[in-house]
Amino acid sequence: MSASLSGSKKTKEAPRTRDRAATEEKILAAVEQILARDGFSALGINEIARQAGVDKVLIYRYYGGLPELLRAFGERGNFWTSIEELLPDIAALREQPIAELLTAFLSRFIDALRKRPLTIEILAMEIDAPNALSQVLDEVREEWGRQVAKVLGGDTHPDTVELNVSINLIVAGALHLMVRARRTVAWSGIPIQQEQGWDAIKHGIAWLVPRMLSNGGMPHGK
Amino acid sequence: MSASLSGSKKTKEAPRTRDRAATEEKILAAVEQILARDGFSALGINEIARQAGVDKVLIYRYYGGLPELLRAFGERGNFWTSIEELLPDIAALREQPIAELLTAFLSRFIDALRKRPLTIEILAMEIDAPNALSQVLDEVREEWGRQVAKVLGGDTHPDTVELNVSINLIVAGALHLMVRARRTVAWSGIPIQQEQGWDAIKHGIAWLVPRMLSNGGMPHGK
DNA sequence: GCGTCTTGTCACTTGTCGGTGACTTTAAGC
DNA sequence: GCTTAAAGTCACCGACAAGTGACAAGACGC
Repeated sequence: MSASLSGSKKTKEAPRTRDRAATEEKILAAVEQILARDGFSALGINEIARQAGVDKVLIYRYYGGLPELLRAFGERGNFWTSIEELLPDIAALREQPIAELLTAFLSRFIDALRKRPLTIEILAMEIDAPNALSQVLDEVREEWGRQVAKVLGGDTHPDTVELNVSINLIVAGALHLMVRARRTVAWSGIPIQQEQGWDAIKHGIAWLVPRMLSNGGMPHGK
Repeated sequence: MSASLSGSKKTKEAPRTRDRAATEEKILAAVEQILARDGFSALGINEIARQAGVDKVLIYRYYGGLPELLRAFGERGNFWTSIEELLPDIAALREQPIAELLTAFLSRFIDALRKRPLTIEILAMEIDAPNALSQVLDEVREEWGRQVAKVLGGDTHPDTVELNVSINLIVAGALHLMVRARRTVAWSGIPIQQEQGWDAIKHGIAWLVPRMLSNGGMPHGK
């Protein structure tokens, strides 16, 4: 079926059989599918070639090897959530107490991440085997963290250092539960694979944040 | 080839002492060494036999396979921290505000876990590949969680549900940072491989806990 | 038409893994 | 002594992994 080109001198149509760009796309798509379906441990050259329906030698030719392929995959990006995506209504929220803003932010952050199983997978892989892909995510997240600090800390809160650590601890905890939820049904009684469990977590955060931001019960001046 | 000649079967000069108990111990020790040195991904039958200086067929004979070996290893126990170990002075602490008790508990919990790299390794392995070993740890931890709730929640706090979720979130966050610290130097600017970073985290917790336990700034009731 | 580079196919080497059959050597019971 | 069963050794298997060399065939410039 060698696509006998009947009068196709200028060949505008996409070449079917021989098309490097399409092959590269198939390879990248295979990476995504394998990661989503079986996780990082299943991500090898052979498996990628198999999934993409492509000879593995092409992976070496086009990318050099797995690390470079992962980097290329990582640069397709969109693995994290932008601040704007999380807080489109930031102007309105600024009218409210800061606790409202932070609560909304954390709650939406959880929802957004949980809709990105691929990101959670990368996060999990980073725990055991940091690689080119997780490094890309790492850089994005660091920059994100800086922006978050700026947006939320804009109104110079008195205890910025401790508050910052506390927020980071909560974020880390949420990420931990998301990562664990891939394989484990519950955490200390919280059903982290079910919507109900995450509602409880978000509810807990909504309870915690205002207390965290208040100076309740503390002697003044720290 | 195949020199079936019985000429000189001398090759091995050391007629290994024959001692099953000692061999089993060597195998279990090898598991521990590999886990501590290279992590779970390096833990295979061949590698264990190599590290133990023992033929792998003995692993199959004595344990049946890797899962059973892991279970046997897990039952050597001591992977978690008892409440008593964390709070030997609980009686004295009970005289203090509850915030003191909880702060001390979390802080010591972090210190205790960080001194158990093997436990952190098991925790990490559980994220990607729950197995017989992580299951043992899981059971211990669930029971531990129940005891903690009893000790800390003994004085019926008004907001037990949300408080419980919040504490769990903090614990999960701390565990996440410990697990990440095996391979990553920092988290959002916190140097989690250095004592200084963990001091900051504990300091943050000491700041957060009293606020969490107060009703600061909140309308009463809800 | 011709040659040439690129895309794609195939077969192969090398290494490691989990797992097993069959052997030899030791120690203990008689 | 002899028998026997356990402890330990050796060699092998099949599966699968990463990586490579050789080659067929489409696409393109001329």
